[in-house]
Amino acid sequence: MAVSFRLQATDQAARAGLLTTPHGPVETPTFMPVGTQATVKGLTPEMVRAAGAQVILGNTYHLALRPGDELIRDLGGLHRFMNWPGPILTDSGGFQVFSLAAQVKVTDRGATFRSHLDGTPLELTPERAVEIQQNLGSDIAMVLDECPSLADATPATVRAAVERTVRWAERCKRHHTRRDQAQFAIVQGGLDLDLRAECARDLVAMDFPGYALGGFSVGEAPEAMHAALPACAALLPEHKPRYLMGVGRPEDLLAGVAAGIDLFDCVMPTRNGRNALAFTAGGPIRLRNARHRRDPAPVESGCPCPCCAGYSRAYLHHLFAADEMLGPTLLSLHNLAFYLRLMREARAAVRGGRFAAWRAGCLARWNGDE
RNA sequence: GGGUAGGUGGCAGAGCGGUCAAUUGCACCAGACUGUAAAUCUGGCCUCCUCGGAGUUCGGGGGUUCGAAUCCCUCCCUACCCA
Repeated sequence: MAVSFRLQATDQAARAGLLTTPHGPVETPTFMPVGTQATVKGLTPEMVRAAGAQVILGNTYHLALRPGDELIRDLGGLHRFMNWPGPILTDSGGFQVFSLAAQVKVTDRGATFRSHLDGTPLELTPERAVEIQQNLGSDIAMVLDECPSLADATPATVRAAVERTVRWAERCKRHHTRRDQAQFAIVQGGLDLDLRAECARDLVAMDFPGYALGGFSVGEAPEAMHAALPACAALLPEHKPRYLMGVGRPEDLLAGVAAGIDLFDCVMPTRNGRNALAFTAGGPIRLRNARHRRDPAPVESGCPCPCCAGYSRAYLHHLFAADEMLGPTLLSLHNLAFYLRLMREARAAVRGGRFAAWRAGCLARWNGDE
C-alpha cells in the first residue's frame, strides 16, 4: 500500500486534504511533532496521540548514529521500535548538514559528518540517506538536500546548494526501492524566487509524490518568509502534498496554510514546552515568571488537554522552579495539543470557506487585541 | 574560665595592602528558542543617574598607610576542644 493524497477543499490558496499512508490517514493541513531520536521528547506515544497527532517525525542522521538503522530494521522497524503505530516521516539529515555545519564537509558525493557523539566519521550520501530511511521503514522519506547556511549565503552559494539539491534528489529517487514508502523532494533557493522556481521546475519534472519547501526559518526575518511563501507554494503541484519544513510559530503555520501548505513540523512546541513556555489562544506565556506563582487558573482556560484539565499555572510554575520532569512533560503535552487543535480548526475553516477571517481572529487574540 | 578557628553581598564560599563594587555556585528576576548536539542557552542581580560615571559596602568602633575586605588595637558574636 502506497502513500496517496487527495485534495478535498480549497479556500483561496489554502487547502484541506487527506494524506493516506500504510500506517493510517492524515488530515491536512496538519502539524507533525518532532521525534528526532525515536521519541517525542518527554512524552509517551499515547500522549502524543491523545494530543491529536496523526503523524510524527524521525531523523535519519540521529538514528543512523544511535542506535543504528540496521538495528532498528532488525527489531521490526521504527514504528514497532518506538511503539508509534501511526504514520512516520523521516527527515534525511539534510538539516544536520546545516545545524552541525561546523563538523560537516560537503562535496558533491555527499556530506561527511564527524559524529557529534564521539567523533566517528559518518558519510551521508544521497544513496545512504535513502538506505537508512528504508531500514527505518518510515511512511514518508525525504531526499537528502543541502540547506545553505545563512552565514555564507551569497547568491552563488545558494545557487550551488540548489543545483546540488537537484542532483542529489535525482540520485535519491533512482536509489529508492521501497514501494510502501513515499519519497518527497525538497525545494531550496532561499529567498530568491527565481532560484526557487528553477529548483521546483527541475524537481517537479522528476515526478515525486510530494514536495517540501526547505531552507526557511534559518535566520531570515519571519516577515520575509511569510512574503515568499505564497509564490513558493504555488510552484508546487496542486494535487500533491506540500510540506514546509521546520516551521514554526503558530503565526508562521497560519501564514503557511494561507499560502497553500499542507504539512508542518517544528521543535518549538516541545522544546519551548520543556523550557516553560506555553502557547495559548491568548498568546505565549512563560510559566517560570513570578507572576504565575499563585495563579490557580489553568495554562489555557477552556483547553481540554490533560495539562489544562487538571493543573494550575501555580503548579506548573512550581514544577519548573523545582526542576521536576513533570513540568516539561505537561507543557509539551499542552503545546502539542494547542498546535494540533490550531490545525484542526484551520482545516474546518478552510472547509467552511472562512479561513481568512478565522486566521485574523487568531492573530488578534495572540497579539492581545481582544 | 582557658585554648583554637572564624565572622565577606539572600545563602554557600573565594579574596588576605592598590588591578575589589568584590571570583564562583545556588537562589532570585527577565529574555531567547522555528526539518532538536537544547529538560538548553543568554542577560540582570548594593543605591542613584543616560553610555559613562557617582555614592555608600566585606561584624561594631578606633588606628596605621598616599591607599584597607586585606595590617594593628578593642569590643561584640559563632563553632569546636579543654576545664
